[in-house]
Order: sequence, then C-alpha cells, then structure tokens
Amino acid sequence: MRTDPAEWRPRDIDDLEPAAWDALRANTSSVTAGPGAGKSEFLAQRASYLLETGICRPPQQILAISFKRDAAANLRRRVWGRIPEHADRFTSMTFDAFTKSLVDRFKDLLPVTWAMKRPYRVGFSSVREVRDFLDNLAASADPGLQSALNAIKGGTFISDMVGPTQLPSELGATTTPAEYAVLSWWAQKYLAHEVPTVDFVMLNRLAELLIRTNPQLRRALLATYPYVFVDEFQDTTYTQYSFLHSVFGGSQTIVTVVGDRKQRIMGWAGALDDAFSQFEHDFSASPFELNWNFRSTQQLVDLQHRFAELLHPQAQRQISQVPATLGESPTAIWSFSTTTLEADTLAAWIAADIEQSGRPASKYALIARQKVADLEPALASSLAKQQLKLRNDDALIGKVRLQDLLKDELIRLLVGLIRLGASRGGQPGAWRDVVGILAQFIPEELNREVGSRADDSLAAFLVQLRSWFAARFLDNHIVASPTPERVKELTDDLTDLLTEFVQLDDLAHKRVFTDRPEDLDITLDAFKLRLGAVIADADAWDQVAGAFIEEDAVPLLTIHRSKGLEYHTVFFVGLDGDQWWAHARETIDSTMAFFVGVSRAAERLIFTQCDQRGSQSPIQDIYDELARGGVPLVRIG
DNA sequence: ACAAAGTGTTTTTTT
DNA sequence: AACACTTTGT
Repeated sequence: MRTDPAEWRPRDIDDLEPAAWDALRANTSSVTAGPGAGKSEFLAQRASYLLETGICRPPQQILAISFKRDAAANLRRRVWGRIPEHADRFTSMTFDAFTKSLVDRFKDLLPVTWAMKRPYRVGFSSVREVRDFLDNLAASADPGLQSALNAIKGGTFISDMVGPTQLPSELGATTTPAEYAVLSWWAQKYLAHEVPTVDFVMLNRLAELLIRTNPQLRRALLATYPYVFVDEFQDTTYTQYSFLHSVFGGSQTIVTVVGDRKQRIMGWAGALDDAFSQFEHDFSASPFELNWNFRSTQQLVDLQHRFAELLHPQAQRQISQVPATLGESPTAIWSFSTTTLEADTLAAWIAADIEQSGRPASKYALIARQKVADLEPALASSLAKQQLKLRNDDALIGKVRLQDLLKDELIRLLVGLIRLGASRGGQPGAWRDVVGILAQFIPEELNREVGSRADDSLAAFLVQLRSWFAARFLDNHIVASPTPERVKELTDDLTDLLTEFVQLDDLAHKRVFTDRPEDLDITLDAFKLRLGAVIADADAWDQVAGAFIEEDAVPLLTIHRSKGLEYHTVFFVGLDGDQWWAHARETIDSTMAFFVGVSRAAERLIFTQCDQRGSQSPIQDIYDELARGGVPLVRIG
C-alpha cells in the first residue's frame, strides 16, 4: 500500500540528516557530500521514498546510472532487498550497459547513413592502433592538414575527440582537422568495416544519435523514466555528460546526481573538471550538501578537512557520527631507513594490535598510490612471519584481477554454495546472498519471502553437496599433501557439480552473468585456478570458502581501488617522491587522490616513508599540512 | 660494438 | 621524476 509522503520513514538506518531530508524530497538536484556521508545509501533511500509513496507511480520507473558494475549491483541489492515489491520499477545499471542496450534494441532506427548493415562487435583500440591510424591519415592528407593530424595524441583521441563529436545525420564536408580525423575513424571502424567494431565511447555516440534523430524514441524513454539517478557524478566524462544532456536536458525528468568534487580521481582518464557546476547550470538543479560522516571519528574528519579545504576552499566541515574508542593518538607518520624494517615494523605492529583488540585482519588495510606489486613481496613475507596473510587485490588470477574476481556475481554464488555445503548451518548471511543471486534466474521469486522455489532447490542441492564433501577427506596436515593430479580432479569435479546446479550451460542462465560466453570461460578458469590453489592448501572443506576470498587477510590495494571502501586502521604506505612522482605536475589531481586515501580510515591512520624508496621533499606541501594538523613524525631506524 | 637518444610506464572502466 | 627497454648513429 502507498505511504503518505509525510509519514514515510527510512528503512534500516536510524535517520537522515536534515539536508538529506530536504534533498530526498527535492526535484532535479545535485547532492554533494564528503567521504563516508552515505551517498549511495541516500540514493537507495530516495528510491524507496519515491516508490513507496507512489510519487513515482506504476508503470513509471527509476533509472539509476553508475560507472562501475559493482556500484550498480550494490545499489540494486540495497533497493531490491528493501522493497522487493517495487523491484521491477528500479533499474540500476552502468552508463555503458544503458547506452549499449539502446543501440541493441533500436539500431534499426538509425539514420540511413549510419545504418548497421551487419551485427557489430565491441572492441577496444590500443593507443598503438590509434596512432597508426592517425599517421596513415596524415600521410595521405593535404599538406595543410598533415601537421594538425600529427599533433593529435593517440592516447586521448578517443576520449577527447571521438567522444565529444556528435554524429551528423548525413555525411558532408568536414570543417576542422579534428572532425576530419573523427569521421575518418568512424568510416574505417564502422562504416567500411566488414564487421563494424565499436568501443563504448562510440556506442554512446550511436545511442545519442538515435535519441536525437528519433523524437518519439526520446519521448518513450522520458515517459518510462521520469526519475534518473547518477552516482559518483564527479567522474562523469564529457561524452557521458553530453549523452545525459541530450536525452534528459530540457525535459520534465527529475535528475538527481550525487558525488564529491574532492574525490575526482579519474581526471587523467577524461572526467569533467567540474561536472556539478555544469549540471546545475544546464539542468537548473538545486544544490544540496550533506555534512554528516558515518565513517570516521571527528579527529580524522578534522585532518581530512585540511585537505578538503586545499581542494575546495568553501568545503564545509563534516560532523562525525562515530565515537572515538582509541586511547592513543590516531595518526602518525613513521619514517624508516629500509624497506625490510618498514615491513617488519608494520607486520609486528598489526599482529600486536590484533592480539590486543581481537579485530579481524580485514579491518586493517595497506593503501598505496601506485606500483602495489613492487611493495607486495616485502610486506607479504613480514606478515607471514607473524602468521598473517596479505591479500594483493591487484594480483592476476589467470586473466582476472583478484578484486574483480571476488566481486563477480557468479563467483560469489559458487563460493557461497561451497560455504553453505561445507558448514553445519548457521550461515544466514551466506544463505541470503546465494538465494538473492539465484532469484535472478526466476525474477518472480523476488516477491516471495520464505519457502520460495530458490530456497527449495538450494536445500535439495546442499544435501547432494554435503555428501560429496563427506566422501572426500581433506586434511593436508595429517595425510600427505594431495598430488597435483588429485587437486585437479577435486577442483574439476567440484566445479562441474556447482555449475551443473547453476545450469550454466543454459543460455538464459549464462546471460544473467555475462553477455559474452567467452568471458564466462575466463571467469571460470580463474575460479578453478584459485580453487585448486586453495584445495591444495586447506585442512578441511569448511575452510575452502574462507580461504578463497581470504577474508582473514590484510588487503593491499591502490588508492583507486580503495575508493568507496573503509577500514578501521589504514596504513598509507609510501608517502614519498617515488609513489607521488606526479605530485608537482598535477598537484590538484594528486591531492584528490591523497584525500581519497586518507578518508578510507575510520579510526586510525598511519603514513609510512622509507629512505630506500624515496624522500619526502617532492611532497613537502603534504608533510607541512600534516604537521599543521598535529600528526607526529616518528623516526624508526 | 657501444653510447646516445628515444619511448613507454606509472593511477582504470565499460558488454 | 625515474626507471626499463628499444632504436638510432657513429
């Protein structure tokens, strides 16, 4: 039943801050908020508000756009889990999935000039390929054009030139060298190619052309989605923004964008300088700023604020909602002579802190600016001496990065099944997770609670899986380690058993996980590789799921990969010129990256510097600001 | 054969 | 900025 808007209350959280209440009820608006403010949660609550009150009334839908797949999945899970009865009216997908789906569904409506004669292929062009194309083009061009074409950079041609160029509905004479280069690119990759090959920038332009040349299609889209959300708006590229503007600009659609100007870390990849101001201007949006911080203690918020002010002098000070529990000082800079001493000190300190606090290792994180693989060996061996594990989220498992593998829906399902099958019950979280993913095969299941078809078939399968485990003894300490052949046999059999249950050979089921069958193979290969390594090392089947996702390890990750995550204690490793070599050249972007790293910490933040790697002088401004913030510098060794 | 000059790499996502 | 690696010139 519909809730009266005045009576509506948020679910699963105590309350919203006053500014969030205002933004929740507002029309087209930009909502900016610092780290830990719960920006995605705000969008999830606004979705509940619009759907439960009937302000967004059937059959109208909300379209939520994110940049990354896991961000889109995360928002979808929150809303579907909270209001399953409205799940069919909340669409959460990535920018690229949305533009691609438009091209796939309506490609027949493309203008004659751009008609797609054959099925297209998605393919990415290397910098080398782009450079060769530009060189060839220059070689055969008029002398007047040659120097202009040669001056175009291969690395930014797609994002800076192909992206911003609107496709003309009919081809005519070109007026600038850039336009000539862009249309020649389209001619070669799309118009004249035996298999039209496009990347997501080009798909975006085709989708924009479709909407621009088919007013009835645009009207249908606007009628379906009167409410649009965009998350992480600070990282919007010019191409993405221009698409949003073409489709939803000047319409009745109510657009809500959310993000943080100070956390723009994709500038080097083409993100707009200030997407918010542009949006507020073009869409007449009302700005809102949220100021509560649900992540960090006030002391850490105050330190973060020093850097926030450097980036945005008008930044408002956040108010922490988290009580401090640590007695000692929550921040420090540790300066070492050698990398061995640095790694040993960190490892011993973490081990002692875990011993004393009982916190799991996953509440600590080692975060670096770049070149994480170079830092890994020393840190891993020092942690191993303390019986602690290091998880390098950047490591390649087959062709997949560990962090991406662990976020993959299929992998979560398979590991969840192993967890449920190998344990003696008491895994409600894993059960919910697995049923949630299974329910995607049978969407009508979302409307039912306990006793659904997904529950029944899962229970039946787990009986089978338990007997499989029971029949195969696994103890690498008592019995001699299994031979590689035996490990491979166990890995293959278990994988077959699991994928048979998931019915991965069924095309419809396959499509839930990926559009490209060859990617499924890459994911499954990576799954088997890791499963084999885990089985070879495990003492019992109930350890396998935990070892697979290494939930008891200290993660090591780059700032870019840490975005959106949080840890009790963060070690910001390598506060030196080696890791921060680009700081002088791109001070603003570099400081934003620093800000993102600093704001991952909930209660404690320790920086390290090591003479063997680099000195502090190239980032003296950061050291000065930390000193002004009262962060003590401790020399060790 | 060897030194000088040049190039690529570093932070990453999207079906 | 700094390093690894390749190409060019003598």
